[in-house]
Amino acid sequence: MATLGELERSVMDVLWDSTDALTAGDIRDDLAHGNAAGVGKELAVTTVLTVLSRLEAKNFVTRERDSRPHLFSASTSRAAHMAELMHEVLGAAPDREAVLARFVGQVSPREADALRRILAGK
Amino acid sequence: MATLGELERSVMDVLWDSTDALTAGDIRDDLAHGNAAGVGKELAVTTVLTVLSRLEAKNFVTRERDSRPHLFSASTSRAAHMAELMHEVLGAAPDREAVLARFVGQVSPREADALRRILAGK
DNA sequence: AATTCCTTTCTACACTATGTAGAAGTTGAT
DNA sequence: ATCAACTTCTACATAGTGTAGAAAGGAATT
Repeated sequence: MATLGELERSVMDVLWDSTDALTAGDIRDDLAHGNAAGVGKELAVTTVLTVLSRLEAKNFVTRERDSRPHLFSASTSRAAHMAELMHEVLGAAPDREAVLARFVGQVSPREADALRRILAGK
Repeated sequence: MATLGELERSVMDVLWDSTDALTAGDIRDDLAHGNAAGVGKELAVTTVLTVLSRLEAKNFVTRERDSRPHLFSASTSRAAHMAELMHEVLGAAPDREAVLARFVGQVSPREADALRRILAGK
């Protein structure tokens, strides 16, 4: 999968944190004033649109062209994306089980429990 | 953690696949003829040395300066590195458990068993 | 129909990381 | 002191990303 730059990532965060589709302007404002990671970025709308186009090309974002200010939304949930990234890392290892062992070894007890629960219902 | 380019990654693979420390020349040869991922790369030794320096700066590689052709080895095991990468991804998510759920959901039955085993002995 | 305003697309440039390697410098051996 | 091997320095090309103005498109309004 393609990797994301910092601004691209911030934009995705805004989209992931929003239930509904957003315009470039909405995103611009969120990046400027929103509580999220993009704290304090004063960007031109064209900048946001450029980034959105790139994200669209990378299939991270879906664009509704029929709405007049185009509406953008994440094509995948954050959780799905993150999980895929993790699988990508894992897939690059010849010794997958060793990696899993290390990975689980460093997980907090709370999360170890979560994992057990998840694995039980499967 | 810093991210690795393709050649950097190939060099790390050579080091990870080797039990003992290697010289730049060794690595160069492995990349050229070795079975690993670097298939068929005909590189100048200086190129390999540059990459090794960069990897050293990123703390991926340890250099023994007292040996005359310097000896290089991976500072971390591949499994540890991969596990750390996975934790890094996970750490960037606000909804960690959701990510874990997705992740485990896409794991093969064989690996699910491995996970259960690992979690049991913990 | 022409104008205007909003929106999108095109074009452009700077900066960084990475791949790549020759030139220059260093050092141990003869 | 010289030579050969090795390392470090310097340099350039390419690609990805951040950034945004200029140009173009389209819809409402006069």
